Order: sequence, then C-alpha cells, then structure tokens
Amino acid sequence: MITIKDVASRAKVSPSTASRALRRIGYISKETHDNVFRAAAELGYIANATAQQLKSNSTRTIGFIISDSNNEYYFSILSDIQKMLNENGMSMIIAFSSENPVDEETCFRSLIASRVSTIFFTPTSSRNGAIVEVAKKNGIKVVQLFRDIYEDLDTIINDDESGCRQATEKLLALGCRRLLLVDVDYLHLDAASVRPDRSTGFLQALNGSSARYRILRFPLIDYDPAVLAAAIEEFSPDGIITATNVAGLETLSYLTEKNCTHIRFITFDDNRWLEFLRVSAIRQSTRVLTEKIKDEICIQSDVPRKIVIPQDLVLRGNCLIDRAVTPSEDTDRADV
Amino acid sequence: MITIKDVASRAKVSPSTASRALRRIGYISKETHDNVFRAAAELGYIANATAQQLKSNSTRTIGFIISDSNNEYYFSILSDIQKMLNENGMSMIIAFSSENPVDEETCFRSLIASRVSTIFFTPTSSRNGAIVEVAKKNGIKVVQLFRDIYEDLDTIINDDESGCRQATEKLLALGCRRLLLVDVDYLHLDAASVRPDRSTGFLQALNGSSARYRILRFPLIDYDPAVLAAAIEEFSPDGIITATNVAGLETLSYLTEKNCTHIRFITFDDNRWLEFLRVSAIRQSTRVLTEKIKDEICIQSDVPRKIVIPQDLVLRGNCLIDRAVTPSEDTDRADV
DNA sequence: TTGAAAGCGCTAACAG
DNA sequence: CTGTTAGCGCTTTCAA
Repeated sequence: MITIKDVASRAKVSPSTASRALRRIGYISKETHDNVFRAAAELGYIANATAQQLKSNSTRTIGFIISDSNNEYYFSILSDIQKMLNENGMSMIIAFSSENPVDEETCFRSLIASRVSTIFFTPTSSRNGAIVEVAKKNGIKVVQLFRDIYEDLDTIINDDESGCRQATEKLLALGCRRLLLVDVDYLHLDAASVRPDRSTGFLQALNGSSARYRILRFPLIDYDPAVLAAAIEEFSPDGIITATNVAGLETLSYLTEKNCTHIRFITFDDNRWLEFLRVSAIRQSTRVLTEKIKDEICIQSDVPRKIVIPQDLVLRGNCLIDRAVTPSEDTDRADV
Repeated sequence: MITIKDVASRAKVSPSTASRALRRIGYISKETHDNVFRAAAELGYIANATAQQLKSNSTRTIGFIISDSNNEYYFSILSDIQKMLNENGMSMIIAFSSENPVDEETCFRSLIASRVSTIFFTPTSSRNGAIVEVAKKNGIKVVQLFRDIYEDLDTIINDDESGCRQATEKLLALGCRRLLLVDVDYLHLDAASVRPDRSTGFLQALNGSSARYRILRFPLIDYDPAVLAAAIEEFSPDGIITATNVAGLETLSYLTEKNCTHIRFITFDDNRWLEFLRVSAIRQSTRVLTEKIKDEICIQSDVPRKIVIPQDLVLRGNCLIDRAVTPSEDTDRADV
C-alpha cells in the first residue's frame, strides 16, 4: 500500500503539501509540484478513495439493485448508465434482489454500509419500507425504478401503460378479435397495485371494442411454460402481447412450434434478436432513462418526483411472426 | 449519518463497547448487549463500511472490467458471479473499458483507488502493463479473463481453441468443403498473440483435410456488416463459424436474408435466442467460471495460475439454420 | 466487563 | 507557498 506519506517523504514535503499539489489546489511552487508528481509517478501512487470518502463523508458511487437477472433489459441499460457515471467521475455498485424482499433488504444493507450516494432499485414488494427509511436516515437518496410502489420515493418508470395501449390498438387495427395479454405475475407484489400497469392500457384500448380478451399473469422467474401454452390453447387468441422478453421468448417458442403463424404478436423489451426475428416490439429509451437517472443523482427536491419515460412501438412484418416461415422485407416504425 | 457514537451514547456505553457488542467480539454483559442492539435498531444504525475498510485496510469488494458491453456473454455471467460474492459477503464494482486501452487504464485507476481486493479484466491491449504493476504495488491482485495477454498474471480462459476445433471437425464430418471462420479482429491487440486462438483450433481440425478454408478477422465494435457479406459472397462457404454472439447475429441476418439455408453454421456464445432459433453454438460453463473466479479471490499463489475452462458444443438441426425456413424437431448435444 | 486513546489515509483550517 | 494539527467512523490495544 502506497500512501500520501510515502509520496510526501520522497518529495521531501509534508503530506498536506503533497495532497494539495496532486489535487492542484491552492498555491504550489513549480518545483514542489514537479517533485511531488515525480515521486507519485515513481511510486505508483493512487489516492485511497476509501480514506477520501471517510474524510469528505461522501462517495462518488451509486448503488443499483437489479430485481431480475434473467431479464436482458436490465443489463442492456447498464453500460449506458456506467458510461454516464464515468463521465462524471462516479462509479456503480450492482446488487441483485432476485425478485425477493429478503435479498432486497440484504442489498440495501450492503449498499447503505458502502454509503453510496443514491440507491436505484426495482421494488420487489411493498414491505421493505423500513430499510428504505434506514437508508434515508443515513443520508442516502432512494429512487425506485420501473415500478411505482412506495409513494414517497422519487420514481422513474417506463410508460408501459401507454405502450401496451398502443400495442393493443395496433393489433385491433390489424383486425385481431381475440387478444391475450401475458402480463407479469409478481411474486411478492399485488399486481393491481403496481404502476405502471400494462393491463390498464390493454383494457383502455379494448374499451368500446367488441373484441374478446384475456389477461394471463405469468411469473418472471420459476414459471411453467405449460401454463402459457394452456392459456393460448384454451383461449385461442389471434393476437398476443407479452410483458417481458422472457415471456416473449416462451410465447414465440410455442407459436413457432405449433406453427401458429397467423397469430399476431408484440412483445415488450425490444432487442437485436427480436429485430433479427422481425418481431414487433415495444422499445424503451435507454438514452432518456440514463438522462433521468443522472438528474436523480444530481438534483435534490423536497417533493417526490415521478418521471414517466415514453416508449416506441416498433412494428415489423405487420406483427406476424413470419420470420419463422419466410423472410419478408417491409419494416416500418411508429414513433410515440 | 448515524455513527457508532450515536448508538453508544444512546446505549450509555462507550463506542468501543458498542462496536464489540455489535460484532459479538469479546465479553459483553447480556444487559449491555441488549442495550446496544436496541439502540442500534432504534436509530437504524448500519456500520460505515468505508471506515471499517480504512481501519482494516481491506475491502470485501472486487473490481470487474468488462471490455465489450455489446457482448451479452459478459452480462450473462455477472449475476452468477454476484450471487457467489453475496454468499461470501462480498460485492463487486463494474467498469467498462470499451475495448480501448485508455479507458482500461481509467478503469484500473478507479478500481485501485477503491482498493478492491482483486481486479478481473479482459485485456484490450498488451501495453497496460504499467497500470497492472501499479495495482500490484497497491496490494491488489490482478486476474486476466478470456485473453491470456500478460504472462505473469493469473489467467482464466475459455477453451475457445478446442471449441473451435470441435466445431470445425463437426462441420467437416457433416460434409462441408469450404469453411469460413469469422474470428475476432482486436482493435489494439495483435490477433496472433492472443490466446486462446480460435483460428489455431480451426487450422488444427483442417489439417490433413482437403477442404478449403478462409479466416476473416471481424471487429467486435464499429464493424461494417458489408465486409462480412462481401467475404461470404466472395468465398461462398458451405460452413461458417463465428467467434462471437454479435458476429453470429450479423451472419445469421445475412444468411437468412439471402436465404442461404444450405450453409451450415455454428457460433460461439450460446444463449436462449440461439436455442430458440435452433442454431448450433458453443456454450461456455458459467458455473465453472464462477467457481474459478471464487478460487482466484480466495487463493494466493506465487506462480501465475493459468486456468482453462472446457466448453460444450451444442448441436441443433445438423448445424443448418432451418428455423428460418421451417421448424424441425431433432436436437442433440455433444458434451466435450 | 468496559473505557480511553491511538491510528487507518486523507484533507481542511489555521499558522507561519 | 508550506507545515502542523485535528478529525472523518471505526476498531484495537492497553488499562482499569
């Protein structure tokens, strides 16, 4: 371990002078400056951030709790966020709650112990209010992502409700008469209390239409694909919307296996594989999300801020999954 | 900020007693123990890890530098690693080098400043030896992942060479006579000096065969799909192996667009989308990787350890990309 | 069984 | 322009 004392003694100055020189603070003679920098370089000195943090009582680090490590979407946003943090001299600690309030609390404890400046988390239940309070007591800002569960917290969500409404409207416009929404079944959360709620958008779009519909609540993890298959077989929809990438993949698997190429399909969480497959999808804006996260880190406000990020519906092949049958060429895109 | 002093004064004991009580170290009377714990709970006290680290001069944190945030493979291993760390009371800081030595050095500096116990990184060039040395000087262990560039470092790699040899052998066995390997073109690294080297395995398998072959070096980022298309058109292979997920997707896009369903195809980095697409792929073992990473964190050795993780070749549909034409049923798998 | 004091590495305030 | 001193929150002697 190389400390500033080592640098100071090699440069024959006091530690505080060395510190000031290295951080270019205050007046330092050219000669001292050079000596200090030479000494630091020779020794390979890098300031101990731990000590700096203890002194300044502030870390340039945020905590990020991912609820579902199976969901590619979470990872896809990570590198943009990291890049933004880097540009602002910050770093990020990542933790995983595995959709489970107990692990979530553990994550909180560890991030609070690290005295991160802000904790971003996707709530897995509504009963971890206590640890959120502890975080606040310890001077940590807490922001909930993607699910608006705790009223008094700053919140960033994607506009899944509107996304789902648009998807539904599109399927109706394409002539679908029997729509199935594969929405999320939260393990520790009452779906009806979660905002945004895709089902709400779904029902809004269906309002006034004579189309039949059905909503299946499907778990994020440890799900049974047979349940999904049974629902499709029983209801025999002509249009399906899935709320996540994973449910989307399961649905696609079923549809292609059964060669159900007449069923129209839209899924949430666009990615490059869906693009390749020419599957229509709802695309979140990583750029806007990253911006909003940056705002949350920087801005302080007294009242909880509720931020809603609009989404794109990316239409491909008229929402038919015809890639499984034959390639086609047309692609268009509806900007929201 | 709630400190141990707050807890101590509320429990009417000294800070050192509170500290011992909370950590269950030494002799503490039942009464004191209860008082301290009650005070801590009431205040929502969580020990400041920053201060603990400064005192103990050791962090329970590792650093992880991801070289290519476009590569899903890196993310897919993250949650397993995180889970393992959690079970051992550790955490992880993630950084991104973007396949670029300058960013890589920045990542190193930041992780060294945080005094992580170990830095895992995928080298982007061979000329960052200096900062690696600085890390070591500061008591940090450095492990290179997936590319064996620095001789004197502990190393964990996937056995891409063997994986590529097997893939090649399989394609030859299936009757391919013109094989194209889309290998990686490293921006800041001489491909010939990178181990493992897929091309080596490729050539070994071809040795003695009369099949024609060609190797294309394709960049990981900022690549031009047209180059790939041109190579395929010019050489007109009947079998293709791609070294990464991203190159695989580009190749698949081209092949399906041109309806080249007679070309056999195997790609590195298996995932659920490839499984759905019934594309044959080489699958790395996340479980073994996580184990080895754990070993690296725990074990100290004097000589550099070089660890090679075997891979699976997962065969689907005889390496034909027939999902683009019609679903088929047979799947088998060759364990290595 | 508990408390007082020192110190981890760094920096801010103050003195020179 | 530079050095001395104190202290961030915690733990660890060493005494009591």
